[in-house]
Amino acid sequence: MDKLPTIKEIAVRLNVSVSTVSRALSNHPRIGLGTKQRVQQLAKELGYEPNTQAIFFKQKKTHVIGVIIPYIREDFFSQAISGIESAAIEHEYTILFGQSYDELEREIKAVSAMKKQRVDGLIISLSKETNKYNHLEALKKYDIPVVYFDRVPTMTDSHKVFCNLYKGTIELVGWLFNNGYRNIAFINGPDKLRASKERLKGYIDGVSKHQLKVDMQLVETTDLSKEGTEMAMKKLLGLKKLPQAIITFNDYVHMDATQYAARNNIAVNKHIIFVSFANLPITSYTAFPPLASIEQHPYRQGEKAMDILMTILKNKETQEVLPNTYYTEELAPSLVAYKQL
Amino acid sequence: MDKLPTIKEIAVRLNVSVSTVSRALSNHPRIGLGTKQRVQQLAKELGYEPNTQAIFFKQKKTHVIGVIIPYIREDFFSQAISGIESAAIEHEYTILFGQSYDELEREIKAVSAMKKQRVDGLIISLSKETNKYNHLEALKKYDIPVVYFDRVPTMTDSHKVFCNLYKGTIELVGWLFNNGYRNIAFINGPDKLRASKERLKGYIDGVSKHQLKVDMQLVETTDLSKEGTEMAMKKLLGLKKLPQAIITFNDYVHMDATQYAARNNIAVNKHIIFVSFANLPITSYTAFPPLASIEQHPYRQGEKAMDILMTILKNKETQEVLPNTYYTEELAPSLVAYKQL
DNA sequence: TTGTAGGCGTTATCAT
DNA sequence: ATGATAACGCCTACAA
Repeated sequence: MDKLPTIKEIAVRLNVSVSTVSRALSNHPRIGLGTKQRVQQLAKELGYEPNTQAIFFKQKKTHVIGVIIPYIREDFFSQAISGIESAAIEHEYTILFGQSYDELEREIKAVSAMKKQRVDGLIISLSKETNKYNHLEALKKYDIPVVYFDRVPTMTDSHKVFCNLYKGTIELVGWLFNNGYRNIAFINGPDKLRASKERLKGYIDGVSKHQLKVDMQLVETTDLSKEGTEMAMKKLLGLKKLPQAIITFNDYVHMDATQYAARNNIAVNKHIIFVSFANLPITSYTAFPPLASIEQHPYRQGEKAMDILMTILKNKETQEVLPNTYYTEELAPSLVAYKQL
Repeated sequence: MDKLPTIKEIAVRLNVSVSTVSRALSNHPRIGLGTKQRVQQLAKELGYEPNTQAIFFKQKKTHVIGVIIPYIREDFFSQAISGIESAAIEHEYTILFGQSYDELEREIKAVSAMKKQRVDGLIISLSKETNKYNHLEALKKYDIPVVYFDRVPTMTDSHKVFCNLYKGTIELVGWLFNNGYRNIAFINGPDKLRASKERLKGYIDGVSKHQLKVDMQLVETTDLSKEGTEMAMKKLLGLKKLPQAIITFNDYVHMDATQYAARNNIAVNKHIIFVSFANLPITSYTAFPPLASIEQHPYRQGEKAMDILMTILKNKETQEVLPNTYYTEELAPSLVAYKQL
């Protein structure tokens, strides 16, 4: 296993200086045609390839960006990372991968690892536990820009991409109303989640638009566990006036909810119809697919986040003093109706 | 944005040499207690952190390993990468991520990117198209070891981890026989796939064990598309003697097959029972879950692959001449029965 | 057109 | 106990 050829090696063999070799290889203008050819010739023979690590080290760049997400097993995030990857490849960037498993501690460790590796930038979707941002602020010292997506922080001085679920929920409610449904129930996620707050606000405003007052008896929450969802369903099914439609927090909740309903002799999607927020690719194969979904465009969120990051990095290169600009990209969610009602 | 403190900076401030600082920081034995403390004190004050990039560059190491998989959206692979990650973290390694999307060309590009980044090692599950290995052989020149998992190459001179589906299929067939099923059909994947060959051999040997001859009319293949699977099902359902059980290549095929069966008025899992090879996490939510599955342990495959890679890297460090050893880890698949029959 | 030298941040090998 | 220096691979002013 002999070591890899370096410009130095080539220089020695050709009795020229390393700088000559360097220049010949990079097609520097002022270089003798003869030497240039001899150098390039030998380089090819030896199978020379520049040591990018050395170059990056010198340039203080790595051409690597870090990506930290809660769970890669969630289809939403695997799509997002694919979007990031596709944009990254275009810019000749590679992705350093890390999961937080929705734990702050793991997130901190992942961020630290990225820092150690001196990534040129970081794209992250925050863990559910993340309530402070020291670990991310620390990156500023290293001049590592951070772009958040989907699970974005509350701070305004940050770059972010997300899907506005407030609007999405309003749209979903509107769609139900337009199709004649009135008594619309809602199983929301945990109160403290930003995603829950957005949806709730959307639900309330959406319903308010169409009827005088919102009946909060129709709003339940689940901790996202099967049991939590079943408890919510139990309450809803116990109401004097059964809901005509149920909006669930996401597809997982949807599945537990419909399963429970079916067990309790509800004709799912006939007696009560179910709609959801899309995060599962294969709902069409499930026993009770939702009749409509709000698509949150994870792939595009990923792409967009990477694009923003690249813009930031480009700005840095060109020394353009960034005037404390913070990029925010708000993607419009889109309603997908699986069936005409 | 002032630049980060370096040992040089500390040296200047303290009027000592860089080597002294370096030693003080690394707790070198022969160093004055006073200076050591002063150095460490100032380092803390300045928030000094060693530049790992510089260290890695010098050591010709990156503490990064590359991982290339076909599709992260497939649950199998997202589990595998999680296994790899967990083992990697223990060894203070980070993961450079890439997908091949089952295309050779993309795989080549991904490998090239990993090479450029000088990963310390590579873990890869091959694309379906991969029939030559130049791009991977090329890594030898860079002394980058490769460990394959799940989709492993035919060459014997390679490190690999996989699940022996030959045995798994035999087990599955045996389980069906033990439960009284005789007429067992099989919808296999594309012939050229190693995974298909293994399963087929297992099917044949499994059936042979229990009855005199194998009826090849019961064996169909699908290109894994919905249409392909439906064509296979059509043939099986058209047989004079309907099969009592159908083994499908994987959960996706299973879903298409059962959906088709249901549409054609077959009482799924009663009239004909269906079993499969597990690669979907949520089959329990599907309309027609398989009654049994062969679990292929993606997480453990990932962990194991990383373990092997670490062993190789450790060996390299200790200069132990590796005696052309190739690590092979064959995990036993396990049968999971979802229902007592 | 080409060579020399310095530097990126760190460690290791000599000296002192 | 500490300092000077070289080296990792490459690039780039500056010099010739």
